[in-house]
Amino acid sequence: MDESREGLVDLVRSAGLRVTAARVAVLHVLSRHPHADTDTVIRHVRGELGSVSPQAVYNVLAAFVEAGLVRRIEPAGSVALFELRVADNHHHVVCRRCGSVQDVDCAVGARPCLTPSEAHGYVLDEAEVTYWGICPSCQSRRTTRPGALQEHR
Amino acid sequence: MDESREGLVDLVRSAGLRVTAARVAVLHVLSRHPHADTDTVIRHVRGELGSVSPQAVYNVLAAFVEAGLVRRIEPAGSVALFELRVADNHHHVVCRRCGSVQDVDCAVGARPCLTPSEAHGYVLDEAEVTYWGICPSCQSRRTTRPGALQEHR
DNA sequence: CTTTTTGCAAATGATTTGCATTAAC
DNA sequence: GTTAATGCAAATCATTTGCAAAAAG
Repeated sequence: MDESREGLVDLVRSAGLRVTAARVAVLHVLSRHPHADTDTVIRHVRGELGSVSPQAVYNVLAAFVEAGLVRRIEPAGSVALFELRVADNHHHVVCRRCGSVQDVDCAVGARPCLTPSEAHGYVLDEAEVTYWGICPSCQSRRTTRPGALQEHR
Repeated sequence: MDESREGLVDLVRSAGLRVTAARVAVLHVLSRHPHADTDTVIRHVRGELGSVSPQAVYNVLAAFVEAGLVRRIEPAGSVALFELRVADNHHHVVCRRCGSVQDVDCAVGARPCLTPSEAHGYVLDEAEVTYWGICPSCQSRRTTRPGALQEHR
């Protein structure tokens, strides 16, 4: 998962985007943090580059999403999470308590992998599946832990 | 779908909640607007009651969601949509352009209706499926219509 | 009467917008 | 040199919070 710098640079370039330090750093962060929210990305990019404005990160993420390099999901309500879009369309398991997210491979290869009984005339291109439940840590903990989101900061 | 006032009153009471004009009105609105966002609910409740504070509606919706009377979904990103929770676990088709939402019956009766190949130790209780595509209206329209959300206001 | 809801106002927090400066190509 | 990206500040927008007044049981 931890791609080389060069690979990341090529990835940016191949998307038709200019190569900037911020963009490479964001990709690098995402390659190591599967489901990072914006704040996580900002903090880690700062760790790599010294400083970045939140807006730069928002711009970068928006550009990546538009370019199809990154996928934006928001299972746990308010916060948006970002993941490097791998070709396979995988799904997610989300914890109702702490909001942690894990990938789940999709058994079906096709895209969309499921088709509804009645599509109401919509032309579909994707079936997004979110499995809701309680993660192992929260099972052993009885109370809700208020501010515990994402991949174990 | 358009339930009687009495039925709505009973519904509120059966959830162990006090019966207030705002609550009945919200249920009434939801029974006629399958996937209303908060703003839509507020506007329609105002139409019925003359005036309501946004906070009252937020309170009512939160109470209903907690009581299991109403389900909150947020497929199109930022705005939360509310629907009367029918016992069946149905899914949704969402338009990428205008954000319109339609219900899709779930073929499988069980809940969760799908099980992932690998649950990572999570104890699952629900599989939420969102089908993404382009709705009939947006198919015939070529450009994106910027502020056109939900059920055709 | 006691407890829950409402209403009003202010606060929060993620995300967006505008614009001058700087870096890519 | 052009064009696109960054940084900084201010703006937006849905939602939350706090607290007094009003309503439900």
